[in-house]
Amino acid sequence: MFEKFAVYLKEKASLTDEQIEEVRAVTINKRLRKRQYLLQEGDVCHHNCFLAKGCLRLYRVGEDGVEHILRFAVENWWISDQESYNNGIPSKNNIDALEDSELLLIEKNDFNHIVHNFPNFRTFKDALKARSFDVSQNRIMSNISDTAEEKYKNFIKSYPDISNRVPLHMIASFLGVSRETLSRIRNQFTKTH
Amino acid sequence: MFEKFAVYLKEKASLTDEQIEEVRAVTINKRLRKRQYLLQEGDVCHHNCFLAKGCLRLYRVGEDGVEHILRFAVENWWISDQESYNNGIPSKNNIDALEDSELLLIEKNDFNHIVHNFPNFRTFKDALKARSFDVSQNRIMSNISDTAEEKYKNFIKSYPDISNRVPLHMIASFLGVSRETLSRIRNQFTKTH
DNA sequence: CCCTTGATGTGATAAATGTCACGCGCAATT
DNA sequence: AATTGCGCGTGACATTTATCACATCAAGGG
Repeated sequence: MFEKFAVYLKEKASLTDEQIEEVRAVTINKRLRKRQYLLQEGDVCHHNCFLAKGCLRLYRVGEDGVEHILRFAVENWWISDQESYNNGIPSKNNIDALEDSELLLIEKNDFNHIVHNFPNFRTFKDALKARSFDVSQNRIMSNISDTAEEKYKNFIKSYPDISNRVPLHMIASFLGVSRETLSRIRNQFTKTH
Repeated sequence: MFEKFAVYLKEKASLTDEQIEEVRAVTINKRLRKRQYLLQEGDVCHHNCFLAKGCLRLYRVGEDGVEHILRFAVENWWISDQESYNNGIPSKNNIDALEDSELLLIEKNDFNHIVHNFPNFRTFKDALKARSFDVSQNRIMSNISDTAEEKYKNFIKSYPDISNRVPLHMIASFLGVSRETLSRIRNQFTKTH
């Protein structure tokens, strides 16, 4: 289970074999079954989580009880609740598994230690964060300027792997439109194209 | 003009007087008149810009010619086009002044130099980035889950300083609703409260 | 001091989207 | 084999929001 992570660290973050062994020493293996929580609202997020296999979602439950999905995660993605993790405060969000999943967790102190000691990992991590910020900005732009159809097209173009893996109503939740509307959009869309 | 920046660096980023002098040596003063561009679509963003005075907006022009405001900036905020800056690619966005403004620019190489040599500044910068990421995430959540009225209330609560400083139609653009709708929402809102 | 420009408000109407209700089909469970 | 839950589609209708058109008002430039 650690193997996938090792490959990732070597190829993406350019870690040496020795560094990878150090990472291994502080890595926690975790399996999640479908529907199982990784993090629940109110918990403090203490780990950086690397997803070796499976699919997760991070979502918030509104006051009306409706779930709003902030993001998905699939193989080779990291996931955590940044706001909770960084500030040590209770999370407003939930993370749970959409499929049986395999994760590798690194506790905050251990993670800081790695970042501090491995400049190459730090550089990699910073680049990742920067990219994920860019993604956020582009998503906001899409949110405020695109029609529902454009948002959907955008999504399946950007995340083809995710879009045929998670149920449509969750994509609707992610995009901020009702499942009915998205269903209609998609059908009209496939009819005419 | 540099003085405000010096105070900021001392108080917020805990820089020493010597460090501040080093920053001063690489800082470029820039004044913008209302409506003047700091960055234009297609340009590459080469600077980190600290806003000592005034108000700016970062926006993108859609294919239909409509302007969509991604963010505002006021005193003591940083602004740049991250995606362009980090990747050295032409910007998709424009930045211009909503008021006569005073800026302090630091060129990318100089900025990296500072980050590299001043660990306290690096820590500060990382914390800033982390917070701005959190803000983005919360904004996305608002985008996909709030009604237009909630978005507006949210905005004036989060940015009271901005909301009585920029024209309403720009707030509408920022929120992703038409100016007419926002005008109506605000009037109903003030009537009943 | 006039004239333009920009910002806002508002009515009328169209378009988009949400909500509610229901049915169908599939897959997992028992 | 029957049952249950889930995902999806779809019709009918309500609500929200956008669009278009026009009026008003204030600020600023010539």
